[in-house]
Amino acid sequence: MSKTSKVCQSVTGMNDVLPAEAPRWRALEAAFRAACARYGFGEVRTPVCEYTELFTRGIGEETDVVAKEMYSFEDRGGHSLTLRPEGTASAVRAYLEHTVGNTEPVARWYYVGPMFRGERPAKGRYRQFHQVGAEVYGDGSAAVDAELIDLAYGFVQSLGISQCKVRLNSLGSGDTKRRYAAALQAYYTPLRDKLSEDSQRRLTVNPLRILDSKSPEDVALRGGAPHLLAVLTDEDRQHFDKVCAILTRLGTPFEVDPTIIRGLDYYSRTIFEISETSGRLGAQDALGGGGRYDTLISDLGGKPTPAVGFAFGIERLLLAASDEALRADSAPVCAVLAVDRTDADLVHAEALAIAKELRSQGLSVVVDTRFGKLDKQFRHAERAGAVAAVIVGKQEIDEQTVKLKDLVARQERSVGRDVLAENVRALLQASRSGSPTE
RNA sequence: GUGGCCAUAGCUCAGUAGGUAGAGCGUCGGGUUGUGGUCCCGAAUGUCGCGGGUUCAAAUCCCGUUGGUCACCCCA
Repeated sequence: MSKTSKVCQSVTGMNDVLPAEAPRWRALEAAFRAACARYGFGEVRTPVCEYTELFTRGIGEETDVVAKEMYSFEDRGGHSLTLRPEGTASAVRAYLEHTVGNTEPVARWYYVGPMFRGERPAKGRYRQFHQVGAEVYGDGSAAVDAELIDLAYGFVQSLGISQCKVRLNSLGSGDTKRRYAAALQAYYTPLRDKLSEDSQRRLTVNPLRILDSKSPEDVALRGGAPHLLAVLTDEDRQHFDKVCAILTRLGTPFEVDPTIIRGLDYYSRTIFEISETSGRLGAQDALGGGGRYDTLISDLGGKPTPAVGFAFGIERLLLAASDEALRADSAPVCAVLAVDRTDADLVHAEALAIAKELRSQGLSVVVDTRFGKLDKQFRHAERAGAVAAVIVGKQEIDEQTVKLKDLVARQERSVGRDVLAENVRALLQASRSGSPTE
């Protein structure tokens, strides 16, 4: 595709999903919706952009997401809008705007949709990417944390992603994070020169990040660093222990990892990540993650309401998921072919009329409206996945019949027009139940 | 945002002592009379990502740019 302009070029990092790939997306989204439904969640749909302030206040001005990755612009009224970089802030905004807390003590919501971050694209990382996520408002219990993680893990399993692990940590509540950051600074400051360049910067900006650095020099120093779990309050500790205990009872595998931090400021207490461990996602092996954010709702002006949620990247799940798990069980297809050696226009119209008639019965019907030679029409039918073909020509029209061919058994018989639909339906159903391996 | 690698038909790629392009798959047509997965024959499609430079001559060398990719950063 040659081009001197960008007219026919999608925006960097924003991709098309063509019909060949779309079924996998639909299957994944359907799996997520089904999982959420089983856990009592309802869908929330919010706009793709919000007033910028929602994100700067909600996610945190200092986070990378807000500081350098947002797609912001001015609308005609001079307001600063931002394409949502994640789903939680929008969902919380909707929750508050519609005062859901006043009528539902606990709200369980899920969402599916595009998010936008201006990062450098790579495999599994795009500027428009898509997430599925779930949130629970109004329940601060360890039980809901565990249930949510269980939902997330079960969903990943249902996609046939066997090589993955759940890592769990607690950020504590109140000023635990700040106290811990101070403790880390106290530990690392004397060692500053031994830290990686990035971590020397992190030391002042976000010391917790030093913990999940991949630089060898940082990894070497990590051993002596104070442990986050060690500085938790008794209550936070109990909450965390309870989450672990319930997960164990549910049989949801996890490992406690004191180094996971999460990139958004609003998290407190339970946080978790689910990553793919086969290595085929490269550096983008984080499939999803989430945690508790008990102060976000009050930070945004609501009354204090505990909340917890998670999100997964659809593109990454798609990379990791097995084809079997995402196979869409599409309806069997019937093709209508026209023998048009004589009275072509009449026969073509009749073929379409037959197709319409079958479609009105709820059947999936394809017609190669180019109406080439019969063998071409057969090839077209085959490629469309048709298991049955209706063949009509001048002779059949005159006789008020049609040829009905079983494309699998390669057998054909003459069928009266008045009983065509039921015969086609029977043939399609037989093909579905008769081929368990495909 | 930083660094490395890559960029040839719809797809996968071949084409390096620089001389204006090929294969497989796919697509389309044909193998005469109304029947498909094999086989045979034939055809179309690329300003070799884009722009500039070196050269008599560049897909092939140099620079820039755009896009992709890998690592980092960060995250989903």
